[in-house]
Amino acid sequence: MLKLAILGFLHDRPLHGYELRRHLAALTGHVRPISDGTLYPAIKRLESDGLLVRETEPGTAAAPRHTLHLTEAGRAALLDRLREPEALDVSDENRWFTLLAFLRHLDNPADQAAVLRRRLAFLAEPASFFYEGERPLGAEEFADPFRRGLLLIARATTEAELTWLRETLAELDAA
Amino acid sequence: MLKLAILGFLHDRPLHGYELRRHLAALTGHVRPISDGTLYPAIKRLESDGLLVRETEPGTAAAPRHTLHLTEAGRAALLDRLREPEALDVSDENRWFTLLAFLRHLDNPADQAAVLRRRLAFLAEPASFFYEGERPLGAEEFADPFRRGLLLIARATTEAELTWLRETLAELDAA
DNA sequence: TTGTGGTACCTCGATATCGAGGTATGGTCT
DNA sequence: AGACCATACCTCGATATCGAGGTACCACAA
Repeated sequence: MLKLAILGFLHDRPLHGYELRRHLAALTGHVRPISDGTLYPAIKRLESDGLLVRETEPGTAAAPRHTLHLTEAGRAALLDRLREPEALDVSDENRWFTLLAFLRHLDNPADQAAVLRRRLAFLAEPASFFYEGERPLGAEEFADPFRRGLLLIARATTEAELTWLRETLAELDAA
Repeated sequence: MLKLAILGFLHDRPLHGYELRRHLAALTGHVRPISDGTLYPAIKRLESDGLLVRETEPGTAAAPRHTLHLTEAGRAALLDRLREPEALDVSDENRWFTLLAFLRHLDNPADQAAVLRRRLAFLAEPASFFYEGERPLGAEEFADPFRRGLLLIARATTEAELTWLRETLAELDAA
């Protein structure tokens, strides 16, 4: 989710649009750069919602350079979204991974752990992934090698995330 | 991509909208069911593009039941999309995984292998994933445990896919 | 000097999707 | 008989995003 990412980056420090664009691209390993037609309208919406303000840099004679600052409302909105449960059990991976990228902004480790626990509950829920009724689907069951591949990749991803979640929760709880 | 999935399912056999909806939900392990407001307009667009035709079932006295059939143009469009390179190096994972789910419809193993090879080239390309300039990012480099987790999960997914791609390509080439 | 490429910002139209609402029918359980 | 649920289809308004286009300015190279 773009707005969440924008708020997340501006929480660290003020940026202007172009820098924001580069940060956003780096978030996906430069695989999914965000388009201008997406970024600038999003900034405007956040601005008109009062979540950020822009300061035009006076010194620069060139094209106007707007430095974007998070407002207090913006900071609060970010923390709300990070804690908000709706985005978690949601299967929209992009939304969840974006949230994870900025989870550090929740300064309370217990809040962070609560978020991870909800995600863990969602992923570990047996009914959620590739079940045919009560029965889990085995990769063998797909005659089609491509469907089998899809299942194998999905499983590997889920396993990797579960492992990481359990380790990280153990560390958070120990701290 | 929804349209690709609709064409893919109808390639197997005619279905009506409701069945299609269940098939589409099953494709994501019932994690991301498609909404009616997405499905029915998509069907209409495909119909007006001449890619499918609907036959109203005469026997059913109840609500009109439309059986959707792929036309020849629809079949051709599906095969085109499956071969189309633009969707491959694209980093939109959903698009790629949807394509994979229906790759079996390309009846020529050499065509299938060509698609997998393009994907392999994209994934293996060193500049594509989580590089900071020339230097690959190590998980250790992230002080933030959540960003580290993100990288670990992304890597695990990529590794799983690469392994599967190489194995499957070997099998396809052997056949 | 002319071009190329990077910085920086913006708009427009098109498409995709969602969510919530609505309209039916038919079966099952109580 | 009434409640409830599954089947089956549809519309509407809102939002998100894309891609292509445009406007500047500046620096460096050919």
